Amino acid sequence: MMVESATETIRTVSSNQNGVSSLTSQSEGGGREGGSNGDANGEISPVDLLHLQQQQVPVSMAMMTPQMITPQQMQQILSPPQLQALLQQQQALMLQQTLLLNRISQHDDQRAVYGRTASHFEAGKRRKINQRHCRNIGQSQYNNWLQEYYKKQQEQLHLQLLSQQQQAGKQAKEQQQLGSKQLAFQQQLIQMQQLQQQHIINLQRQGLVGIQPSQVPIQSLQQAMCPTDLQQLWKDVAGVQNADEPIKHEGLDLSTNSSNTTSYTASKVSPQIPHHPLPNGQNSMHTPKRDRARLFEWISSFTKGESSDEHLTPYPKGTPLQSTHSSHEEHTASHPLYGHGECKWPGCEALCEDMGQFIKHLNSEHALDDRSTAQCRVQMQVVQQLEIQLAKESERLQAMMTHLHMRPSEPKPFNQPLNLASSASLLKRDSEPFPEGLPHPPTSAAAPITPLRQGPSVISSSSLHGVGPIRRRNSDKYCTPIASELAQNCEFYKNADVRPPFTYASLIRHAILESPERQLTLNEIYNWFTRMFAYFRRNTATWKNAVRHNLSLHKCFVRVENVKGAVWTVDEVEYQKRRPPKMTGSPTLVKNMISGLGFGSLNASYQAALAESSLSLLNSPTLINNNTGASLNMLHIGHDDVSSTVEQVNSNGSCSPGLSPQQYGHQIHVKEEPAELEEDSRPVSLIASVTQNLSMPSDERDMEEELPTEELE
DNA sequence: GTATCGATAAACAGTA
DNA sequence: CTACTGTTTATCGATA
Repeated sequence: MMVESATETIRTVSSNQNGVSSLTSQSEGGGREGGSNGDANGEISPVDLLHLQQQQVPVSMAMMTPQMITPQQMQQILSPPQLQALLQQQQALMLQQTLLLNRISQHDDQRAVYGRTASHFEAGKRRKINQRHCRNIGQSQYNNWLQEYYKKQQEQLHLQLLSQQQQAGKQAKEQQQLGSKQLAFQQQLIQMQQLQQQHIINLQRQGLVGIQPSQVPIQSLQQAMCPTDLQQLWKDVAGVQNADEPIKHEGLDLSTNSSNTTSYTASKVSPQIPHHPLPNGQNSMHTPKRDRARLFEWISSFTKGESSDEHLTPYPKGTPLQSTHSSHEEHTASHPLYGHGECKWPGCEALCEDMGQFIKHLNSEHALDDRSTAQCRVQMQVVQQLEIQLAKESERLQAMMTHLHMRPSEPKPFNQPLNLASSASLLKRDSEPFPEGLPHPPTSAAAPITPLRQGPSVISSSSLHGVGPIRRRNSDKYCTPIASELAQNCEFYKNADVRPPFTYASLIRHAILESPERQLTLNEIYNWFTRMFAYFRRNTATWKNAVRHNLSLHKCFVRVENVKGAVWTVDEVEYQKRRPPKMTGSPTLVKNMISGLGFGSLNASYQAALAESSLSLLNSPTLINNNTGASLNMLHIGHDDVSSTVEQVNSNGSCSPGLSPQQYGHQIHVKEEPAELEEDSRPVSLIASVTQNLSMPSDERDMEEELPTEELE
């Protein structure tokens, strides 16, 4: 009954929307009589459907199962917290479905070919139905209803597909068209699968996360972790599934179902989830223990029957468990699974007085057994889903930023797909000729774990300040390594009309050093600016003037007469000398500067990596040149770019284009910057003290620098 | 209050 | 003559 109504709703709306199409006429010819026989070709008149549409309540009531109970009954059954939680969960579910269906509606162009489904109307209808339905029935009943609804709808679609196939056999001339219809229906089947799966995943996650309490419909959960062959699954409606089916298929689905639909939907529900259920999460406190215990009891119930479960999960079996297990043995003061005197193992919340007791509890209660394995798998699924969600949210954020900041009239010749931001950044980081990207902000520390990045770190840190004139010196205030910043937020700056929080000099230098030849013409610098920053695609006169001004003013930019014209190069030493903080000999100042430059916030791994890179640089004989020591000298005085040290060393020591400007040798004009640093005021770092022994003495370098460079010609 | 820095504007010269 | 490139000066606001 309810499925029929829903199907009829879909069809009616479909016909209303798309008007007359060949398919519609076919189906209408098959069963215009009404909703009573709305199976394969069942069709009701638009008038009837309009009637149904206008009468939401009857429809929703009609779609209720016989298990329908009144709100009063619900209140009697459920406690107020449970009711509230149920309401939240239902809202999350509705939001999820709404958004998913909205997304499905984006395929209208495809559906328009066969003009049948019109899922966005269906979405609206179902949304209303769900809303009303959720007010009246309990969670488990609602889920049962939803299961039934999905099942019936799926059957409807299959029947329609079959009927179309039959029709296709009769009407050979429409074979091609029907093929597309079949494809479309299959697509809708997949969407249904995704919808249902997402629903269940959400339920599962909620059960784990503990936002929502009770009534986690284990049976529906089990059912709805639907395999790819939903048709078969839905045939045994309430039957007990094969024990390992749910996880297996869930794993498969999750591994393969990186499609936008699933993750998109998952992301939409995320606001309902305060935190992802990572081990150190605090959100489990909202979950009644017994409910999660039920869930995990169920999980363990089907995992116990498994003899070998490697095939059940796309993950390497041992890795997460072993890592988790090894973490048990970390008798450290803090444990990710221990907090606030509670065991943070999902579904546990056992009270532990101290770490020792917790460790004991961990080893006894959460040892490597089937139950823990299953829980860990579920957790992995949750994490993976969240990662997908994170990717989608990041993508959406980028799209939003692009939309808000990009001028539609402006050409976006370099507008790349937004979802490439993270991968592009990573690739860029990997492929950078110099390790500029080494200093990652803490947000990117998880990059090895997940290839997905959060949105531009600038949004939360420096970039918002960058909106507007570059009045700030990112050296002292922002401490943002331009290279890593650009590497990470490359796409963001390309698309968002946000002023980068870097000085012109920094940008120019970066542009030049980024070029393969370490030299750029003025026009190429212009192009780099416009290519890399949407902000510099307007007010060209202003910023171009500023670029020229900076090129001329700063001594670090050296103009070299080339065969094909004049190019600009970077004298890294001069660049580093440009703004020397007066911090010589003051440990406090040095410390502050280091921390201000971002070293203070670096994690140990990054510091180790940095140290390693520095050591490797020191050990590299090609890097021992006159610039190495000086540049390493600047480890503490690099103003806007922590990585500039390493970067510069590598740039000068890597290949022939890294020649110092003097070696270009045509017409090099030495500039005299007004605020020239006294040579003896240059701070000497520990590393520099080492490198100075290996490289040309800084005094010699300085003396050479003071010589007229034209003599080198 | 002062010095410094960076951005911006503008004048000017040279060149294609 | 125009546009572009490059240099220089001046001013302003922010910051230390």
